[in-house]
Amino acid sequence: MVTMRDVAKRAGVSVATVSRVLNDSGYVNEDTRKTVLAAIEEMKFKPNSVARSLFKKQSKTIGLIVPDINNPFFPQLARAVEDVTSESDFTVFLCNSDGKIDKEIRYFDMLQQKYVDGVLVVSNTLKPEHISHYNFPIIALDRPLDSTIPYVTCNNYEGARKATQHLIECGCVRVAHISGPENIANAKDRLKGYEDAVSEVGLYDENLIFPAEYQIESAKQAAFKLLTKYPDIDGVFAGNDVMAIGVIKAAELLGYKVPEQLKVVGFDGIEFGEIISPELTTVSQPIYQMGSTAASMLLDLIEGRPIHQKETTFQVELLVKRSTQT
Amino acid sequence: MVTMRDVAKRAGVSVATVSRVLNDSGYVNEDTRKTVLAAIEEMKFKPNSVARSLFKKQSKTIGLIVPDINNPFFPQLARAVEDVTSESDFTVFLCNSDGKIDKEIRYFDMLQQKYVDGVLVVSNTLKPEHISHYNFPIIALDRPLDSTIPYVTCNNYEGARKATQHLIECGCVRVAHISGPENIANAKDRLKGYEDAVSEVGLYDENLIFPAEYQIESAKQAAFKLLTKYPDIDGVFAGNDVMAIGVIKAAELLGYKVPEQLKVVGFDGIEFGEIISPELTTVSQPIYQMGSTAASMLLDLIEGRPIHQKETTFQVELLVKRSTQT
DNA sequence: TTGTAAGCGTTATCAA
DNA sequence: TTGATAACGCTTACAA
Repeated sequence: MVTMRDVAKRAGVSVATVSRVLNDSGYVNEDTRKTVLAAIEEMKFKPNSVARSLFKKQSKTIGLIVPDINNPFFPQLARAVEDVTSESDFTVFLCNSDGKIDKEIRYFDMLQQKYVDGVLVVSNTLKPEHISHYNFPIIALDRPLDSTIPYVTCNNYEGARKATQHLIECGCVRVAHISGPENIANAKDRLKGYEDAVSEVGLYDENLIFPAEYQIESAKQAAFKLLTKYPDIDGVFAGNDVMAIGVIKAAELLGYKVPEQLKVVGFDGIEFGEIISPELTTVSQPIYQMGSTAASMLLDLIEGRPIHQKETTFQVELLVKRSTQT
Repeated sequence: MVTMRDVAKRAGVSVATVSRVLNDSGYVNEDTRKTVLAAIEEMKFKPNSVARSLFKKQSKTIGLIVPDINNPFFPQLARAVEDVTSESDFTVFLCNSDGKIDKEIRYFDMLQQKYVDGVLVVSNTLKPEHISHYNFPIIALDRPLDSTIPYVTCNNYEGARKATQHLIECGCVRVAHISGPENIANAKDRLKGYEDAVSEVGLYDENLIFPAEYQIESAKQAAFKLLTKYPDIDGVFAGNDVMAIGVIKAAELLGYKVPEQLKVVGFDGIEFGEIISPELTTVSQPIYQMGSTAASMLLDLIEGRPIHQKETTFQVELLVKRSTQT
């Protein structure tokens, strides 16, 4: 590996001078500048970021902790984050926590040891006391952690209301909700939105609420049980798109026609909502934008720029497709 | 930040001793060991990986370069890679190249500067001359780069043959192929597999081959044109699952019933093949296993272990679902 | 069994 | 305008 020392020797100057031309810092004679640049070019010298990090105490690197990159929604987020940060020459460490707090903490520690300049995290479990001692900025994505940690999220409550109201407007009178895991904040907000919407029109029935995981299979089973027990259900608001797919599968299995006999709405607006048949009515979040916004905020924090607002809540949009249209 | 120096002072020893207990290297008296350990614990000392990297010239870090994490298939691969490497305390840099060679090279340079210990890359364009000068092991994933670079892939040719033969066995006599981009090696192999299978039974017709991108929309348009021009097509083998979805959408638009009038087969076995309706018959690759195998090989190479074989080609499996069953 | 000190490849301070 | 040189926090000969 060719180092600054080698370049300096070749150019007949000191390492300090090479460093100066490399960083455009301090005075350097135009001629020697050229000589040095030439040497750098000839030797294909690339400065060693590790050495630089050690000195500067920052690494042009950030961490992105998500529950599972494999879960649709997160790839889009990850892509947005990488797009924005790579623009400023940052690299992204990808970490899958499976939503487990011990893994999250392990990653935080590893990232700190690697001198990351900041971390973006999607977590339900982390509390300020777990992370307040880290000496780099942290932004929560998708799910707020706490009022002290800046976050970017979307209006889950409002989206859930809209989704439920839409079902009601479509004529549904027995509207069920397959809800996401109770310990996930956004699932709670969506549940609340659903509850308020059905209550307002006197359609609330606690039997029609059934919790499941954010996964196809889990939602499918939940929907199967629920539909078997209450065959008069005519609309389902699912905790997210993946769950909505599970609901549709269960409905098919039980011989329901979607949307004729059962209308289904999802949440998230993942790209693959469109590929299922019938296409899924959903509450769409601006996923890419959430990722890019969070990434920009993090860069601002890292580079000491003032940040406009600590909390950003994006509005969601009801996307009506076939799964609710008769 | 607390450093070894601080710990050493607290424990009343030298930094060398602290380093020794930290790395279990060299002799160290049991008592002083305990003292040091206690000090580490009390001060919550975490060694600085950057300093360590600088000295050791390795960083416990690898790079993963994919065209686009957003594209299904890659998240599963990424997850596998992260699972395996994190087991050995490695962290993964995620890089999206969009399949562009200049981005790939930029990432390689950045990764080298960051002292990564190795790189896993999915690329069609990279040639040995682009990467032979990097001083870390490289493994090609999904798409072989060249015989000098170890790779992990699957049997695309055989899979395509099986898929096509399956369509023929289902009674299709006009079997088309919407092929992936010609510059992607696996697309070429799949095309070849298709050609051989149709030729063998005298069903080859070059008009029924239509290239498109590995994307829904592109495949949809291609299929639309092809089906309009040759309405007697009764089977389509698509270049991958995402394309197969596009084909199904085009078919729906044109009023074809799948699978009754038109049978469709995909390739990849992405998780979401199951969510579309009709469920997609596909050639399934062991995606997770390919990722984990490549990651293990890379770790072997990094840690100087002998590697069993430079090339690994996984067998694929035809998964028959609704989209070809009448 | 332990400590001293050189070195990993940079940056930045201070003289020259 | 340039060059020595001391950091950055760690590892590892080598000496003690």
